[in-house]
Amino acid sequence: MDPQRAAFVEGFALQLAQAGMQRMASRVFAALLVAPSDGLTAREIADALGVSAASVSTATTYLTRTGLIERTRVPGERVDRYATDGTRWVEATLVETQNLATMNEWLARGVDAAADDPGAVERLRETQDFFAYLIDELPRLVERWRHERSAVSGR
Amino acid sequence: MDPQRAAFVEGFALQLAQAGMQRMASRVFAALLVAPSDGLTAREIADALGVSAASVSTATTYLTRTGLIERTRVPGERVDRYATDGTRWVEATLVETQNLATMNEWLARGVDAAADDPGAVERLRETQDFFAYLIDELPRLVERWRHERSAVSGR
DNA sequence: AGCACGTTTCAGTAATTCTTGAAATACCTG
DNA sequence: CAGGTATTTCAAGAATTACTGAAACGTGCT
Repeated sequence: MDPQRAAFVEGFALQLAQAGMQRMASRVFAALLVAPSDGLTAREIADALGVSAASVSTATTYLTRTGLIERTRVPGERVDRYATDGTRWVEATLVETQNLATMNEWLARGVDAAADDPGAVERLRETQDFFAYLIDELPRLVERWRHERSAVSGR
Repeated sequence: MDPQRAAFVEGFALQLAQAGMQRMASRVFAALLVAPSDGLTAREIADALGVSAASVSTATTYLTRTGLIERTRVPGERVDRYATDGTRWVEATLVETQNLATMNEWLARGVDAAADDPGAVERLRETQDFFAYLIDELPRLVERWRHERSAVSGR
């Protein structure tokens, strides 16, 4: 991998890692972002990053599961290719509302736990309302982006 | 801390930790969510969670810096009180767009690095566009929530 | 100013998470 | 179906991160 690409991969991956993604997964994802559109094989990723095949396997499994990358195998080929496109990335953002929903379930329990404390109850309910709002609006926001984008690109 | 509150704190904190927040900070924040409105002292937090004062100090520093909690000291008091309210939480969400902006700077470098690859360039630009869209729209979304909320509560 | 109490810093330890080599498994080709 | 290659699993070591006790530092009261 050329130096410029490598610099991007490390920098972008660091950002992702700080945002909570596993480090290796971050690097693999970043590498795929600057890769040719037909993607990279596990071996190519391992070589580019200088890590083991095992690490790549773990990372690709995680990234595939969360929908950030896609695994494809051309029939009659012996290797998987991993790739990411803008759409996948966006869909993954959508999936995130599942986390918000889980949090809201916990907040409901918090309301019960703090039932004796009006101030706490109000605060928790406010937070619940905000999360509910996000769960509702975020998919809408993404949908709107898709719409605008398709209008521009004509796709 | 009563068992119900404790259960909430552990469960909610786990969610936050999985979303990328430091574990201790997550627990402290969760504890403050179900605390009385005037907040808790560092000692109270430490006792409630069964952790050291040092850990609480580190966590409160982090949470204060990121805007998720507020430190107050009543004049003539000798102790700080830490508290969180719905508004702070929302403002912290706004701040997050800083991370998106940083990512977009990296993506710009990625475009340069992959200039020889039309497919990669398109993919990176698409991601950039999406981030730019979010940077633009997220604050708007939060603003809209504030507006709706104030209309309902009359505050 | 001195005291008492609360908070922060720091360096060592503990715990967790990451990474890997090696073995096991799956899969395509001939 | 045998051979070869790619991928996954797993256990162990490495690296990172989290947590704490102790000491230093601040701050308000008397």
